[in-house]
Amino acid sequence: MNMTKRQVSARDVAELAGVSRTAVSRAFTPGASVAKETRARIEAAAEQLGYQVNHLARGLITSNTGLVALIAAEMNTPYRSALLAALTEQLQAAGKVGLLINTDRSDDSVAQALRQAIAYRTDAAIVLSGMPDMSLAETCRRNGMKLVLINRDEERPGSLMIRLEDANAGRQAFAALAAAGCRRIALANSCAGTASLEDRAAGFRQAAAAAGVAITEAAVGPTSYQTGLDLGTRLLTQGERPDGIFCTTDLIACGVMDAARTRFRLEVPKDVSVIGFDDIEQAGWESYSLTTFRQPIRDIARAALGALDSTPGDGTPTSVTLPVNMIWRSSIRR
Amino acid sequence: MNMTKRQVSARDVAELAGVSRTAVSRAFTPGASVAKETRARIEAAAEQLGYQVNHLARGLITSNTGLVALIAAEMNTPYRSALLAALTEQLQAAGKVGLLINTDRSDDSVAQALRQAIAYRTDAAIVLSGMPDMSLAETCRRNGMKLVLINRDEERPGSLMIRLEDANAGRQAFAALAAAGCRRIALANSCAGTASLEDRAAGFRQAAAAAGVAITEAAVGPTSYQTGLDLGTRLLTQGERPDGIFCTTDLIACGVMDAARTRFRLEVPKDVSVIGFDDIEQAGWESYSLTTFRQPIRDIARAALGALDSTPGDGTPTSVTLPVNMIWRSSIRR
DNA sequence: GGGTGCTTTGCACACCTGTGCATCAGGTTG
DNA sequence: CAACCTGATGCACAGGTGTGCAAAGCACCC
Repeated sequence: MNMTKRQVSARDVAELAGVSRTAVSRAFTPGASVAKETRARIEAAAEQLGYQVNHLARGLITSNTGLVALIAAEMNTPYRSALLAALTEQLQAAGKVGLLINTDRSDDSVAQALRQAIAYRTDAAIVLSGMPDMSLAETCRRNGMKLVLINRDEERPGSLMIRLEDANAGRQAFAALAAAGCRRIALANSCAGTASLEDRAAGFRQAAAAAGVAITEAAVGPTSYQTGLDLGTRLLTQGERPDGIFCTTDLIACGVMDAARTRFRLEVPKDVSVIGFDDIEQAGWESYSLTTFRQPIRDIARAALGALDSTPGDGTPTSVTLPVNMIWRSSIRR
Repeated sequence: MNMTKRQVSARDVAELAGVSRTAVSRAFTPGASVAKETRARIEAAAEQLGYQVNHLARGLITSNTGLVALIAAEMNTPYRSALLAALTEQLQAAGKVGLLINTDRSDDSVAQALRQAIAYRTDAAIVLSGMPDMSLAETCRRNGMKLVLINRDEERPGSLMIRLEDANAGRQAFAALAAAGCRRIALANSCAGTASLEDRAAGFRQAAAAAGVAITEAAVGPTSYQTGLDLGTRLLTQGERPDGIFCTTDLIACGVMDAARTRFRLEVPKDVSVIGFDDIEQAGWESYSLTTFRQPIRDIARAALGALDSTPGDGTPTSVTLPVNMIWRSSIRR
């Protein structure tokens, strides 16, 4: 049962190459002083034995594990999975690797996830969903773990927060619908209450108020396609049927469009114009061809990565706000 | 610069609780012998300091890190991201955590990914994309790392391979199209050449041959929506326009349907019936309502997890084949 | 030849934990 | 009272690595 599955270690390589273990360690440490010929012999021995430096032991010494926790819920959602793909790609390009922690199970599990991250002495944690307690954020800081929050609402001292110009996009969305000649304008939102969703809605409302236009609002359920179906059904059943709808998410927009077409025999954009947010891949599919706002996913990932190398407290920003670009397709008259 | 970011360790907890470090270790090891009152004092101290057992150091001793590498390319694809979500959820339920390795960059990067996994002394590696060299698989085995291959083509000694009844599904697809009264039946595939795709196509061809029916085939590009658009355009431009198409993937099916509707003004299923494979979320969206085969994602994850706890060589199966269920929607006449 | 500087190498320690072994207190049985 | 057992506790070692320090080798220059 207790089968001795000894891993191949630096000592084995040292014996085979006829050098000390220290030399092996130096051969795999960039910038260390090793004779060229010695390094060659060591590398040959390592290759022959299939040796890989044990990052766990290395992390024990340097307190720099190269691990970064990625904390996310609903990670099979198009937007989340695209962000995860960008993050892992850039992490690996920087020589690090992501520890993927799924927080779908319970609400408390963000705390659980951060504890896991601390247990593995992660260099940093990138939070895509949920919100850590203030005390837990402090615990992270005390353990030398950096914290990056993407689209969260509150700041945490000593952590980087990445946000988008959500309110601005909301204003642009209203302007676009108004310019398209829409008379009865509606806002479709989920009940998730995330900061980014609320800001988009707030910007939209603000622009409408500034233009002196009354809008219809509806909000139900989580942020999903099904919610979009429900919202579309509810909004389009009303007496004064909307002819322009801003959806705070592309998933919702797809649901709204399908409800309009399947259940009310309406055409987009002839009968109703729709605008979304995220620019998920399906927004570009020909069935939807959705006008939307593109999240700068690569820039988000880059900003998150940038926070990892900076030493905290030396004037690094505590918050970054990135712009979003409107992508014109054919779900709105122009 | 070299700020002394000492982590809080078991020694600190021991000092605060007034016990030896060994006692702290025992308090966090299930089944160890600790007095009830001592354990309470230790847990209080740990709570106060925000202490978490260092899994890296623990893994160094027990050679059981609790890390499992998840190796995937194109992880923002609906099917892949759903599988990743299921895998991480079940991993965490089993007290482990996934190390997500993205292999989009280059073809060689599966090898690179496995090296990373070895570097972190992963308990196992689950490969969703690409194929490891035979020699590298051997290296994994030598380092005591289990290997699980999902939908790969070749077996590797000492590793578990999880497959689906792809050929069977292909046969069912042909039968369904024939039963729907389709006369000109086509097969739309990508050029990826993955084993599972080829098996689906082979089963389809075999059933057609058995029925004495000639079919049209087309295959281009990678496995994507865009490829589906191209395939649909190509197939439907032909003189003998198909009225029934089996697509080896839902993404391709969505593209084919959009090509049929947008570019040829055809209706599905009146003018052309379409069958897909995977049952991605979009297949259930009302714009598509795609009849397809559901991958048993949770069962796949469960099978993969089951291989992690078994000691290798004690009669555990080297290959598992799971059934797929046809999901009837309205993209095919019935 | 002596002094100086540079490169290479090895020893020993540190990082944080699990665990075998020995010790010890305390209770039970004869 | 002696013998014995049980449960709790601590010592010391092991696991694989990075790195400061000292030593050694070597070239160079005056």
